[in-house]
Amino acid sequence: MSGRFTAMSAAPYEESHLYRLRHTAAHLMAQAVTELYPGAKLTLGPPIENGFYYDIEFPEAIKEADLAGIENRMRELAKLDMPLVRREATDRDDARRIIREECSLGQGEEVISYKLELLDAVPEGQTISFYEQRATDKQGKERLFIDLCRGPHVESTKEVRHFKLMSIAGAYWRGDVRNKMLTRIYGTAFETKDDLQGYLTFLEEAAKRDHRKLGRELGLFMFSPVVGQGLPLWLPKGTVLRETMNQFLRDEQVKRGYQGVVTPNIASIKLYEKSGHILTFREKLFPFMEDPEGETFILKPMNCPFHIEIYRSAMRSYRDLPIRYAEFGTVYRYEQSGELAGMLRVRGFTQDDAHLFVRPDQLLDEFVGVVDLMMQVLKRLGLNDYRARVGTRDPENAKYIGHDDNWRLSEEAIIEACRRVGLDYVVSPGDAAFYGPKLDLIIKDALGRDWQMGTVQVDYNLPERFELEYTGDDSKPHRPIMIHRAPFGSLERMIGLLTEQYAGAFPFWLAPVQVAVLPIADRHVAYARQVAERLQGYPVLGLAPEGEQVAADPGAWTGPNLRVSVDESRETLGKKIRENTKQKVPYLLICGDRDCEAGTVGVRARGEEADLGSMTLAGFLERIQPEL
RNA sequence: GCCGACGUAGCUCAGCGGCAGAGCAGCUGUUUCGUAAACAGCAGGUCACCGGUUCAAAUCCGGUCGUCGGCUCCA
Repeated sequence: MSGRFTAMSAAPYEESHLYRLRHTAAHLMAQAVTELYPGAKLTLGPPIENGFYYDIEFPEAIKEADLAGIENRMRELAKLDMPLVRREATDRDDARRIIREECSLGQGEEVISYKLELLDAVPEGQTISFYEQRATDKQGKERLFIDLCRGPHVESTKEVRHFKLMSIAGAYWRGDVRNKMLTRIYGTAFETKDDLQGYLTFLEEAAKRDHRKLGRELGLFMFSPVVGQGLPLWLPKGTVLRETMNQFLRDEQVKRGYQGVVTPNIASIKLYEKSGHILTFREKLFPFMEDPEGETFILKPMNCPFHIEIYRSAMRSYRDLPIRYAEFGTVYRYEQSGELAGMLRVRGFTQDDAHLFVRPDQLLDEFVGVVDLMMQVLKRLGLNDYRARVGTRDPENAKYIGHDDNWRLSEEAIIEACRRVGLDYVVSPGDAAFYGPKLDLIIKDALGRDWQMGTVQVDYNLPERFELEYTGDDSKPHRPIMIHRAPFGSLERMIGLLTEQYAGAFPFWLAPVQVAVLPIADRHVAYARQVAERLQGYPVLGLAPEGEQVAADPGAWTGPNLRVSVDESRETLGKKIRENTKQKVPYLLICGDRDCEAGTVGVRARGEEADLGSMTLAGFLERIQPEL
């Protein structure tokens, strides 16, 4: 989606002219900053997906209002038409000299301290290059900027015309919290005015699809400061969405041999000491609770240890495996306040979790089954725009536990499973969990940000820690392998994302209200109710405004069980259409005099801003058959 | 948590040292209407909270809480 605003050609973005342009824009911004804020220390300033940034340590904190001044100076500098000249250092000492003497721009040793550090990080044998831009302005003053940089850049600063500085953020030097926080300035640049305007318009449009805005407008979910940060409240319509999705998945899982289990929301700390989460997950745990008798409990951050205890509750034979325990389990994780993001990042969420206990010889088949289920879920949700990432072990890193043979077996199983099911994936070394490789599904939100959704993980660690066993055909104990999996990932994140993907216009099977029946005048309410009752298969509650309860048609209660509302507000038809359209109801059925007489409804479908004419209910049901 | 921005009626926003405002939503009444907003009236506020400056604070300053964009981390 964001690709629309990056490389349009077949060449990768990193090799495009646009990428170079943004890189040059970053240099131009750095030059403006060194002129306006003497003593500012430059660090890194790369192009990124939709623009560029530069991380800078300012002598004094700057504010967003200061961006206009920097932007103006950039425009002034750009017009000087400075060519970007590449220079290569002869060796490391030469590079050091250039940084000290030239990059410092006479502002002292201090301002180039980060650059010297970056120089040290350049791998041995790699050419060390600089990019220089200089010009003499109308007042005869020399304007110069030179930066340690791999390049490449565009020809001249003059090409940097259509740009905008977007925002300020803090960013740790080298991405490490223990380091000093720098000021990051984000900007964007494009080749044409239209492209820049297009991007800004895209951002405005994205804001309209924001799930937080739509969640409120459509009555799906909310947050309350009194309840607490990151703790969502599901409104009736959002709950319909959630339960509909759960039901779909539950049905699929039953067919695939899963068994439902239910476990509590808190557990003794002992459980998590045993699982090891108390150590590895410590900073994500809410504070512990102590009961009056001195026992310590924690709010559950994961479901796995509970399912493991269920596994351990009986002797297991190799004939019992695989065992698949599924639970829509709500977990609580303490996320730092600054990283909460609507429904996409919350502190209490429900995973569509399951744990499979399998024999080594079953690993591949079970994996294929799980990946197949995930594909089916994606298809049903209508999600086509996703990426699958296989996280494997980084051989360089020592944090991974377990035997090499196990890693090889499970990494191969994941990849083979993707192949068999036809799921396109990319392998990402170093993205495995410390206890095993995994497959993640990644989806973009309205703003083009990546979110990890569904996940499958192989785990050799927990069976080890809990000493899980089954008796093999050799009568000896064997250790099962665990597969953790959650096709949605979490209901909160998935529904947040779906809301943005569909801009609130959910597919028919998910729509909280599928059909709205709109009586034109009070005298049509009774008929409208009859229509609703036939579609939903049970009586509408309450009395019609005429004061008479519609006689229930006993034959009617076998309807297609649609979710139907009757708009009995005392408003004009136009108003009712407007309101129900804004609520993104898939079908509106209008009932007036003509319909009451002929036994028809006037049909209006979402997305088609027109009257589709009148039809009988049977005709309507036939029409929507493909969507059921 | 850290950096930056923002908190005015249920929602969207105006007001930015001198009487707290509009539209929508809500309530009441009238209207009973055929494809995206009927008409009229009423009600609705600790201007997020706490403190300070000032004759006077929604407005300026400080702190707290919350939200948003980033960093770090993850479903």
